[in-house]
Amino acid sequence: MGTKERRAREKEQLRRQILVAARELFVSEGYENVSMRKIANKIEYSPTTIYLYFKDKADLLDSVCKETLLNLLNTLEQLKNDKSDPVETLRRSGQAYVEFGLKYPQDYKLTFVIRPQFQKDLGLQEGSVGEKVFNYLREMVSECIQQKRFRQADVETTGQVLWSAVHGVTLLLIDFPDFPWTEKDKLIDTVIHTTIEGLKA
Amino acid sequence: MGTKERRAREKEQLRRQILVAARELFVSEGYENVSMRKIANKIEYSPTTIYLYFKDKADLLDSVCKETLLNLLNTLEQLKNDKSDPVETLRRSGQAYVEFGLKYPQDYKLTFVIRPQFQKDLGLQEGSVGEKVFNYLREMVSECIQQKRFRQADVETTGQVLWSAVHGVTLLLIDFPDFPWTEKDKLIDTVIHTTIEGLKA
DNA sequence: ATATAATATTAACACTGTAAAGTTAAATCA
DNA sequence: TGATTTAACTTTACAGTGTTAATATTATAT
Repeated sequence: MGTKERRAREKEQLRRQILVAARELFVSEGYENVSMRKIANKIEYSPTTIYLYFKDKADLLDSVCKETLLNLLNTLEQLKNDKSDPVETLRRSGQAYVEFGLKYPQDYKLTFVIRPQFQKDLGLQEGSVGEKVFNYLREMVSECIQQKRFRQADVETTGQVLWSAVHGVTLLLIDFPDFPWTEKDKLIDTVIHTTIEGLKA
Repeated sequence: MGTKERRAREKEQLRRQILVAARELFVSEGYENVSMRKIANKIEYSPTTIYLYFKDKADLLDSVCKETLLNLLNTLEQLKNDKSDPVETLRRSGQAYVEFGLKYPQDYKLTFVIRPQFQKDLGLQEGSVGEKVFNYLREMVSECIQQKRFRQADVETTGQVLWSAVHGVTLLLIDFPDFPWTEKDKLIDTVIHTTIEGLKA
């Protein structure tokens, strides 16, 4: 009696369809400019059908962002295997983080700027993907401090300093594309290099 | 015949009244949760009256943000007079910048994150208040480099690194209020201190 | 007092997110 | 098989949004 399984599969399929349509529209037109009716139109269902799969518009945004965070986590995890030089690994992780943000600028903003605006409590609590991303950072930083490559300071603060730096440069490059920035890669390098040097001193 | 002047004064007065009401609501309830009707209610005028003074809601926002930038510039300019130690002045400027962002989080986000998304080059073009703010940063940084307190690097890149750091920590603190941050002031201090140390090395 | 100009309001339009009720088709049970 | 329950989806409706056009009100100038 595989009918139940088939139904479940079909349900999951429509859920994905909604998610894909929502991401496409959010990214291309911006979250606030996308209505439930627009999404419904795209998948050729009635607007309220979406509410059978997602609690509300914010929940839809949440699910889209969760996917984005998973992608970011995967990108970072690949660098983790390199056990040689923790500082170098951290540097490369920082670069990967910024690169990711610039590769999917709309996704990045959706996840780290727009989403928190619409669901204040969600995003980094226990067990979430967001927390896993930050845990990755914790591990890297911890290694650097333990090996005395960084000045002795608490892991939390040190991690947060690094996050501030990469988050800042990522958003500035995304949001002010016409500003006379120093050549992009050089700026990213310098931001990360400067922060790391500051953490050694 | 001072009637014309009086009328102009009265008109300006209502304009200011709208602006003040809008800012209060934007700050306390968030931009997208404030309707024109709400603002109108607060000043006890009909909603459409606002349109006699501002083109649309975005324009209202624009004006609020411009004021905010002017305030930021004033706040910073006051620190400029202290000619003693350029690095210390820069440090205090950074603190003032972040503090300012946290004091008016909605305005900060609107000015530096939301607005550029819809009007790509807004805020930093020639002659704008935004440009003046960045020029302030240029001067501070230039002084530090000339006095050899920072490593010899070009002023632009150095300024952009500093901006990235303060921008990053400001937005993270605004957007993830529930994240287990290190004590706020300590984090801000450490971010700025670390970046400055990194610029010396 | 009347004409003119400035200012404010009312009514309306085309949207929005979403709750409740209604419909239809499929799955289960007799 | 035929009746009934269940799941999936749609229709309708509501209270709200930004904004425009037409209208009314008020203050000024002639």
